Amino acid sequence: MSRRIPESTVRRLSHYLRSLEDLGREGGYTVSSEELAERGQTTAAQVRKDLSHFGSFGKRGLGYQVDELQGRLQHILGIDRTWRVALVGAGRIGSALFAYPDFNVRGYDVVAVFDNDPEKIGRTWGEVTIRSADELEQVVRDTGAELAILAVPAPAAQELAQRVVSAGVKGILNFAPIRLRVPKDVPVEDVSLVMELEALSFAITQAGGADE
Amino acid sequence: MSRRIPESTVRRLSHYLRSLEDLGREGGYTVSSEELAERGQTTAAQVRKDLSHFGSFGKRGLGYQVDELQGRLQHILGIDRTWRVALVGAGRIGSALFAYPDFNVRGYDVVAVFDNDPEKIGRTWGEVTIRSADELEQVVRDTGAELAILAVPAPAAQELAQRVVSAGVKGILNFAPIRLRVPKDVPVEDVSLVMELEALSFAITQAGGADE
DNA sequence: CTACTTTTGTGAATCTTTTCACAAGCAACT
DNA sequence: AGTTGCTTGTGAAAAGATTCACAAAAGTAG
Repeated sequence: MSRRIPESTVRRLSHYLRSLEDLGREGGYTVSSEELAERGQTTAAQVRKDLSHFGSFGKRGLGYQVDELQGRLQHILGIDRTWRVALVGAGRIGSALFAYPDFNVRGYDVVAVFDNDPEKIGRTWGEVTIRSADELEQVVRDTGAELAILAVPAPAAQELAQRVVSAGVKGILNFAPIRLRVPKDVPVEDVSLVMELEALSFAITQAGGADE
Repeated sequence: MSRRIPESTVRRLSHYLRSLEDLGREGGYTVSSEELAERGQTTAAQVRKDLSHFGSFGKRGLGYQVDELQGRLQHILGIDRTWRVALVGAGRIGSALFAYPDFNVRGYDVVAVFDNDPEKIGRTWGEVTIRSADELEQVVRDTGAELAILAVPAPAAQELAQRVVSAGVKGILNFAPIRLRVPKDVPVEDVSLVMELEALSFAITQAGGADE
């Protein structure tokens, strides 16, 4: 039951949750830290340590009850509710995200979409109409969006980040390849494809001979 | 000049590289660890330690020469060359990736695209024709693809991962929300949007009151 | 009720990463 | 050439994360 939680622990919690969903579908009723570890590519001790940050959810000798632990993890991760999301940028990435199936399934509800292309403004995606970025503050406030997904080119990202934050957004998922400057109580998660690819090519290059 | 490089260091190297590109455009000739740190959201000591794993590239009293360090980092990350990429899955995510501008710019060359939808097979994207997943091994070998991007639904991902690896792919960028099982000399980078969103909602929930 | 099996929860030990702090190197100026 | 100002490169210290190892619970069987 500690204070500051490592980022790596949080990511593993997401993983455990995914494994628990699978186990539930397979009809499992209880699960041991050992099995959770195997599915999550980690160790049993790590699983127990991760969970112990938040309380003790298991029964000695038995393991964890699948559906109960699933509920606990959802609560811990803050996804036992719906999050209203503003999608900023209706380009390729924006539209791919909007259509991403896992997305709506898990309590993330896109309540607003913005773009600055006059061609796109006014079109509707599902229930949502694409609005001009000029109306951003207004619409974010009206819809009560709490999260923003920034899927815009790098030069526009910083300004838009500031604006969504000032309109009340509490966290940002950022696809632009820059480090956003926002108040430090506003968490930002970066998704950088280029960075992932570079990590890959580094790993491959390292593996095959020091300097080829 | 050490042995095993932390994953976090590699990600920061990507960041430094991005900052150096910006600096180059701004006409900077040299840069200090201090400035690189500021742009990369880290500390000067961290920058120097990161670089010191690979050699010593700076001049005391002066800093680093922008274009030289840029070249060194590109070499270290293994991106001073072109990587041939097979894109597996021509759905929403696949097509968004294919069109991603930063992507071709930086030495990643999509040499093959696969899908199993008969509607899509035979169409061409730019120079590349979408091929059936049945032809995967053949085409991967012929094109000499070294990296694969898996942008397919979870149930198909494991099998396709095995197949691209057996066809000679050396690393995988995986968008499917499962942990792929591949030989341990084949690096896999996972991009999980759901996990990123969960990390966000966790951070927000934590910040605002322990248990609301 | 006791012995036995299983598996958790957790302090202590180990390993990893980051931060500190400073000698050593380089350029500029006198 | 000597002095000054700046910034790197790096051991050593501190902080952080993971692994170990085992006592404490819980169920089961005799």
